[in-house]
Amino acid sequence: MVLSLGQPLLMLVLLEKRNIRCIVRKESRIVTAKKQKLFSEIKNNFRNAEDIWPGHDKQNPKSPVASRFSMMQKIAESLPIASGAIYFTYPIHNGISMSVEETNYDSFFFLITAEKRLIEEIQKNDILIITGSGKTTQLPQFLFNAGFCREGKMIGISQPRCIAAVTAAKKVAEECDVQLGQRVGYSIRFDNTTSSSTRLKYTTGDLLLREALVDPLLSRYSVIIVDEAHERTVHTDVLLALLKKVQLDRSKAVNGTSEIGGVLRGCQGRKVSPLKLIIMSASLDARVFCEYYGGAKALHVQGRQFPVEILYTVRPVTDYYVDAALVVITIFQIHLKEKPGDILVFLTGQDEIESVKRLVQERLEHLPEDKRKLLPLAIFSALPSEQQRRVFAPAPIGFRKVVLATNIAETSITIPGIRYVIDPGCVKVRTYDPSKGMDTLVVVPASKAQARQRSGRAGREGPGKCFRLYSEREFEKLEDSTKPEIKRCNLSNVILQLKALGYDDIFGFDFIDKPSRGAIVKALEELHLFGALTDDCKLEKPAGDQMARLPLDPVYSRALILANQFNCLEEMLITVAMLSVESIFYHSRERREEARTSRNHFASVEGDHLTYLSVYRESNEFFLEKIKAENSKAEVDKKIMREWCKDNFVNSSSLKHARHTYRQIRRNVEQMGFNVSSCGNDMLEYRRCLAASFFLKAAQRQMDGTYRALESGETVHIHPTSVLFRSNPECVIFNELMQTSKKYIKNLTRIDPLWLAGSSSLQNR
DNA sequence: GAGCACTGC
Repeated sequence: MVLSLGQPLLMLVLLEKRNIRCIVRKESRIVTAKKQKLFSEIKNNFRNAEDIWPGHDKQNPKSPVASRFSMMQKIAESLPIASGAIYFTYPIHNGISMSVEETNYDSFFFLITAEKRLIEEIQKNDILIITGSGKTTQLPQFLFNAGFCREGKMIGISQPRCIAAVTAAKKVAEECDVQLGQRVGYSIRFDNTTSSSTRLKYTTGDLLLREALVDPLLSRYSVIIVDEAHERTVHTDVLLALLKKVQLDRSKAVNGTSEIGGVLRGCQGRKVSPLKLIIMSASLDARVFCEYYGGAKALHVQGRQFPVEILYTVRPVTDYYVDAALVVITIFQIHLKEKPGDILVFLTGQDEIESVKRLVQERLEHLPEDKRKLLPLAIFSALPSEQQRRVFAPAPIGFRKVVLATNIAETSITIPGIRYVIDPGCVKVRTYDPSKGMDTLVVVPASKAQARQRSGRAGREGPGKCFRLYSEREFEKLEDSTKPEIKRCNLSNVILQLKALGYDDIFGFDFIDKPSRGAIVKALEELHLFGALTDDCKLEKPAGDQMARLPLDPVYSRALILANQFNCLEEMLITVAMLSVESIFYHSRERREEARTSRNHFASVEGDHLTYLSVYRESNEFFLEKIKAENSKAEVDKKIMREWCKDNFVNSSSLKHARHTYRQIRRNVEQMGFNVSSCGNDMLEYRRCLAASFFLKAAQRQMDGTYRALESGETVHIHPTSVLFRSNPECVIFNELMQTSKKYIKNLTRIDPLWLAGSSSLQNR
């Protein structure tokens, strides 16, 4: 019997003959469910692969079918799986240098793995570092199949971003053919799809940390996988340290050597078993993690990536700034000379994106009609989501897209169709100066790791090209990787979390990269002033605990506690919810004036906090009225909300996020036993409360019209986004001090300087 | 006279 069989399926059969387990991914266009069924029939019924390819003539090795067949066989035999290597291939022609034309595997990919060996390594080692990429969805399934979820235990997979947790969980549920929320689920801030039967749980690092506040031994998990550890976000760094300790405590508990109490409290009577820890990192260099975990074993996994040709400029770059002219020249060089495929350009911010976009449009007008088929699109996080969505749509037929993006396209989002990347080598980074209590936002050269990540974006769908707008020598001079976030941020939140987890000795805490002593001291001082820590730096009960449990910056948590005393908790909940989202008022440059007029409708002469309050309240009243009048359903509500936002130049996704936040923190404070009361129209009381809450961040007008920040003595300016920009109040409190082109204060409210003396005495208990 | 990289709870 002879069956008709495509080459990929034949390859699977050949590999299965070598006892290599093949996993066929469902989303492949070629491998339909029908073919999968066919494949399993073949596996079970045929001994010789030769029997299943029609036209195969064993006697005539020169026949085209025979030569292809023998090529396939050679490939199958040459994959180095017998040697014990763990091997992922995507798609197959990439791993084994065969041309696309020859194989027709373009949209087909599968995963070949020595699953058994991987599981063996995990059973042997309590900590395993896995480098490379492309295993976020597979590894948890292997672990499940190997019995790591027995006795109701879970496998936790931590991701740095919500979107990654959600997409991975959905994909795995589909691959396992289970409903999301059953065996596989995800849990993120405003969305939890897990149930009591969930065994593979995808979540974000910070949520897992919060779980440890309730269950310090994380006793529900048998394995925890920390994905994308190379990104070194604050949350992963803290999580990695915490897990190290949890693992030690759990093995002590198992061996009966642990002191009862301490970190063991709250393990909720569950039987404690050892914890397996898997750190996954895309960087080639696993040394940092191996050393941190006392010489842990590292395995490398081949990622699924097409080759990307890297091109450098010959011209030496004198300074690190983005040369817009050079960017535009490169865009047109690609557009006019290269094969079809969209272009992705990494720029540093909205301003730069808008000016490059304008330059591209101008230049297009000077080209002949048939060369004008280039579509410039912008994407950055503050851009409203309707406009963000445009970059994901394919370009009209015959057109080439050029996507002008910030770092958002480096990791957070993947744009389909990209074959060319332009990397000017710059990035805007935020760093915190603890001595001044000030953030700076400046453009600096990107790191090598970042440059590699960027170029990788050209090879997701086929071989690509990356144009680096600097020379190879300059690339060599770049830092290997970006400085871990924990070394350049305000630590008060991290330290409060650690204190709440029971770690009192912050200076002796086992960070992978230790923040500076000054940064730690500053955070401890702040927490002490906020009433979260006692004089000897222990967690203040109950305030410190309450603040640690609120999903807010400690300064905002403190504001809620004070507002409870000032009887304006309702107002402060709204304020804090609005302050925790970015860019409530976003507008394109073209409609700036219109938007400003609209904002004046909400603007309060007292400042930004009251302005936010009225935006929130007006939107709320509008929704309530509409919903009452139309008795509408949730779908309609969304539409009403979007329309209101559009009419009022408010960013609807920001407002939505603020509303979610409000509901969550309201629930939180109610659980803390607070009674949510409103000060009604007594805005004086509310402003006094703002002054008491943010007394550390006050600024006073000077003779020359500039302001002096009272804490650091810095000369500062009112940010143009503030409603107080054109007025010049004598004294204000603010929420943010940030240096860009100038030292700016943002989110301000006018106060009476006399209130400050009163507020600090409030703090001096 | 003039502006805000990106996440996360």
